[in-house]
Amino acid sequence: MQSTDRPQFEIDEADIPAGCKACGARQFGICSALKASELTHFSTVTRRRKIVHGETISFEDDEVVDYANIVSGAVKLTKLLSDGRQQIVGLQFAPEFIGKPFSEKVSISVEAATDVEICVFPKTELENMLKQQPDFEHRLLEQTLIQLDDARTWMVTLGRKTAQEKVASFLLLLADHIGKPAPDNPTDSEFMLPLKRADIADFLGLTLETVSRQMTKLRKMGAIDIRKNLEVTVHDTDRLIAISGGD
Amino acid sequence: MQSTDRPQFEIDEADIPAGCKACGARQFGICSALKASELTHFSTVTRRRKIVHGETISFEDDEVVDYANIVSGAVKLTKLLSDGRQQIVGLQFAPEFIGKPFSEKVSISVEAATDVEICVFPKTELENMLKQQPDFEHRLLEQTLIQLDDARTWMVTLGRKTAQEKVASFLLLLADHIGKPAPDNPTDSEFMLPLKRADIADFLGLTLETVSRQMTKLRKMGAIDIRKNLEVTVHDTDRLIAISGGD
DNA sequence: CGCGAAATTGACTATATTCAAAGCTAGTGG
DNA sequence: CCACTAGCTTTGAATATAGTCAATTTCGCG
Repeated sequence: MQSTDRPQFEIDEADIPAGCKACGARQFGICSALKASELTHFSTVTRRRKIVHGETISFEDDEVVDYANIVSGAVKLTKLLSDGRQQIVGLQFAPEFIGKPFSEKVSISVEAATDVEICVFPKTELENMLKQQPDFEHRLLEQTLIQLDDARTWMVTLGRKTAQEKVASFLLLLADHIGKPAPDNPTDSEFMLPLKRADIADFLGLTLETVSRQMTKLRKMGAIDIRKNLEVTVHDTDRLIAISGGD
Repeated sequence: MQSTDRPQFEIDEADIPAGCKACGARQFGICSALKASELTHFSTVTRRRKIVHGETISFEDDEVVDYANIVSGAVKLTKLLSDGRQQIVGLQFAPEFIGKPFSEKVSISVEAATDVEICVFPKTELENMLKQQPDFEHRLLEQTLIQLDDARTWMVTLGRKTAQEKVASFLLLLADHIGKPAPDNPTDSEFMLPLKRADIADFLGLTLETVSRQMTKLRKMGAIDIRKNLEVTVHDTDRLIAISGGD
């Protein structure tokens, strides 16, 4: 975006650990609360991990041993009913934080929806950092409040919207997080679906057949286009918002 | 519960502000993070407010001016769709915290489900306290994490459970929060419904007729008893858990 | 007792699910 | 390069679950 190579934060930039330089969490995630020196310390206890699409990062009721920031990709948070019914309770993208601090057990499975890169740090390290750095805890509280808001917004979708509205809401959510302007028509938004139909169904509280039917309907209405089952173009965002029932 | 009058916290108890003495928030809410002296200061800027059943405490998209702890009663958090469809996204009981720190606008309406008493404090006071007292912020983070967990648990109910399971889950939630052992049969749990059928429907993502039918069914199955439309007795909690689809 | 609000019950309908079959798509090996 | 396969997706027909509309009953309260 800038024509010069001048760094944006001239004072700090040189001291930023190499691994953190390109990491979104440093600018927008919880690490933004850390000073260069703290970040340097922190970076000695973190490690990068690549996770392929479909792999589970942590299981429901596993013991909590680690936390992580998402560096790239998307993860899905799922909850299970005892008879196997499943609900995806959240999608998270870079540079969001994964993990539930201060609890012994997690009640959620975290699975890589796309190929994912995460920056992992041990439970004790994070908890120390939280104790020593009120700013850090503050940043985490802010992120948690956003997640709470997202969860409650999605509850309206789950409880009160029709299948058509749910699918439209889902596509808008993705356009918002990972959509890019289409090269040929910049008012269109393009993205790759990070979830297959069955997962979309688990996110929307529908069956995969219903999701498929509604996608087809939206396509025939001209609101969207889908190629190769997962390349989506949103032609008319306002129209899709109207279809989604708003919020 | 205790036969002697000896206070539980001998050192502090004498210094606790009178209004805080019987308040659940002091023991279990965010105020538990405050020392006696801090509590004394804090209590000078708080005020008690009684709100009758049905009254709205703050409207969706109102500006945030206050926060509060619930001293007694239950409040419902609701979200609206533009065409009027409504979803209750949370029920809160004493001594929980109400309000969304650090944001200019709230995206939720807060309404008294029963007659409610709250302890109100100005936005700036709370935010100062949070800055000065990391423990206080920590306690708020913990409560927020619990609310996030509750919200996600409820998402499973909304997205994946049948009407019957939803109603059973709702009754179990209430038994858990406000249920008391029945005088005649202590294995039974009794409580008053804080919501009318239309509200229960908005909480469960159903219509009021469906809620009514499922209540009748549960009554005929012998799992519960309802008198005067709002006095509920749960006869067999395990049975109700089985019906609820577990979690 | 009588009124208004809320809850129940009934009959019918709509929406999404279920079960089943056929069509794509991407990847593999001949 | 094409055929073959495995996994997903789409489509169709029949069904079930919850929603809608309407009538009746119960409850709370003056």
